[in-house]
Amino acid sequence: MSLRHALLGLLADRPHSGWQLLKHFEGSLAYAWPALHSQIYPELARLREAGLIEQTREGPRGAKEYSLTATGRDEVERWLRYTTPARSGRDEPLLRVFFLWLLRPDEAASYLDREAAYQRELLEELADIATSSAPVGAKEHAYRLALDYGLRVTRARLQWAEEAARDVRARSASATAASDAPQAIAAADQKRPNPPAAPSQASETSPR
Amino acid sequence: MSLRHALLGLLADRPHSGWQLLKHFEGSLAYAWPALHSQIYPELARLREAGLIEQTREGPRGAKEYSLTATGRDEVERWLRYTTPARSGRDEPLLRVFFLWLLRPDEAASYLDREAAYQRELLEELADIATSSAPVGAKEHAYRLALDYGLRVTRARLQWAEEAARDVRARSASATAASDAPQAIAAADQKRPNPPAAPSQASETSPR
DNA sequence: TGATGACCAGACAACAATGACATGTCAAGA
DNA sequence: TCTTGACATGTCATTGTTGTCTGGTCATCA
Repeated sequence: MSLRHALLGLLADRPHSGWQLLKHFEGSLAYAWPALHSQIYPELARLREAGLIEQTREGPRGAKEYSLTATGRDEVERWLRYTTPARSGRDEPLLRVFFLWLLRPDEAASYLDREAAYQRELLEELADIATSSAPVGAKEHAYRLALDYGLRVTRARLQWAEEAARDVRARSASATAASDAPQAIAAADQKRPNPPAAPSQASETSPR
Repeated sequence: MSLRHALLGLLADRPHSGWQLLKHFEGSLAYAWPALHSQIYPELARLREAGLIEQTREGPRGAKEYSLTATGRDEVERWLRYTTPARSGRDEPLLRVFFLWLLRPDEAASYLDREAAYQRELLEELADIATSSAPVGAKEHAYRLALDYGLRVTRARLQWAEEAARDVRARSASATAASDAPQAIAAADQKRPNPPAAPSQASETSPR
């Protein structure tokens, strides 16, 4: 469970209230491990019961300030030193690529365009952050490393999407030139060429 | 729910038994959306009840062959055309980077070395797949795009990890040169410099 | 004074994912 | 004949995650 250790890691820096911790998860940590308050509060309670953290103060609005205990500190370090990170490899945009052949080439290309647009926006967002912060201590340096990671991976994804869109369009064009049929490379059975009506701006899954 | 649509997407190609579908999730799809049989079988039952798929044949060992219905086909296409992919952004290796400052620089650098080693291995694995397959139809082309994505992103991660490790070591060296203290850039409080004993080869989270 | 909005903490229902348990078929080779 | 291993399908308990609902505090501003 990574949320547990993320919480401990944040508390290793300095004491935080649940709400302050939440803000971290809405900020920079959202890129690495998003979490809602409905997950954070119960987890803090469990952490407390396990003796890894303790409530050190009571703030203004019933805010509870938690600090790391010695056991908690040991646990974060143990986590970082001796355990291997899990790689879920769960990537919905990539999953869709496997099924892009179900669409007409122009539709597939436009999916890739949208993907490129998203990565472009994200890249700008990260670049903005990069210009506004300067590393001084070890903590800031770690944040900078994380940011660099985001920058590099996002650039890679963007370049891929742009190239993939070009590629799909090129294939489509050459196939059209080679045969009579207008869209011969799409799905094997072309019995249902007209798409069903688009539902009113469905997103179904969180956009962003 | 992406598993649902991944299943429909696979069945859009040709009929499959639950077992055959499982094999896809253990193969190429594992990079994009891993799933266990304990998730797949119940989902197939739900899909069937919803009329998106139907059982078309009974195979040798009680194997059930499912095919996509017209409704199911509409649903995959709707998914691909009109919905936006979710970006969970859940990345444990990255999460750890945020807390690397809790370790001594040499420990942090060795974490990054391990990360680089992993990406290097993955890169080789993907490169192997790339040499052994050749795109012909639209489906193979889509697979090739997915592979390209993996190649690019993995290379980006590898380069990042290598550079980050160098960076951490460089910082550590320059800091040591500038001051008397041997490891001055590590955690703010150096009260507990000796790490707790390593538990017997703990992995805690799935390695690989 | 009253309303708004940010701050703060929690409960709860619904669903997704994991890992273990359980059961059985069939082919190949010892 | 027996054993092994791949094929094949399911259930179940537990845990993780999401989204929603509830309830309260405190400062600011109209």
